[in-house]
Amino acid sequence: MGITKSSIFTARQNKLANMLKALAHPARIAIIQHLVKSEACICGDIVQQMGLAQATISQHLKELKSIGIIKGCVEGTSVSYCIDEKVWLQVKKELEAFFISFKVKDGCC
Amino acid sequence: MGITKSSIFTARQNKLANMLKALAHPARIAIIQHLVKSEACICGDIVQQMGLAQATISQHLKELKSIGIIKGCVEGTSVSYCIDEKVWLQVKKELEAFFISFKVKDGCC
DNA sequence: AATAAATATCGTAATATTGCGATTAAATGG
DNA sequence: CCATTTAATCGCAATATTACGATATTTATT
Repeated sequence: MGITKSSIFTARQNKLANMLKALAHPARIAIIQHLVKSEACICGDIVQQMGLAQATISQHLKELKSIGIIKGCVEGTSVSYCIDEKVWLQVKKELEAFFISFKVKDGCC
Repeated sequence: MGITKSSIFTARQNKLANMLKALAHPARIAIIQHLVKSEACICGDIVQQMGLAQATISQHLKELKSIGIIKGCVEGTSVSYCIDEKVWLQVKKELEAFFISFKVKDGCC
């Protein structure tokens, strides 16, 4: 079907999955890495740095914005993007909580 | 197109994106949470716990196995699944490295 | 107001994902 | 060997994602 049965999962599970999905593309990883390095940078710079069309980058930026991990503000005719520190820390915390949960066990094989 | 242009990204970026993608589904999050709680558990139990068909769960298990974060071994006519500790720690480490990279800055707005 | 520059959105094509019924494969028990 | 149980795989339908050209929108400049 291609449609995820969100209703049978907890809000937490859906939220975590959504966060991960927003990050789960090499272009979006690259965009974030770029924003992490620079204080802030305008959309056009990102388009130039990566070998993808402007429309494609714009779409990836939109997906990152959808979970709030980046934000953009208009600066003349350009848009300046940066990491949203608050959301960044939230995502980090959620993932830490997820990964901290596993205590080493005997396992199965 | 629906096809990711992996060739224009670094191996690291592609690898991280792949890891995240494998985890980026509520059913797969739920499966992992279940395996984290139990020492090991058989496929049938997972199917019962979740409201998804056996074929669907089997497919999700396959995707988790594809990044190695879980492993399964045959036990009679059943298959017992568990977290692969080594890969778990690797994934954890990769994500930590990614999230540690951001130092708080002025940002853009 | 008209033009230019930068970005967002639309529309579309190609491919991927999700989910499930049906079937197949593997292992055990009789 | 045959039946049973369990899980993997196949095939399909519905939907989602990725990518991009074309167009629209927004802001600044003249």
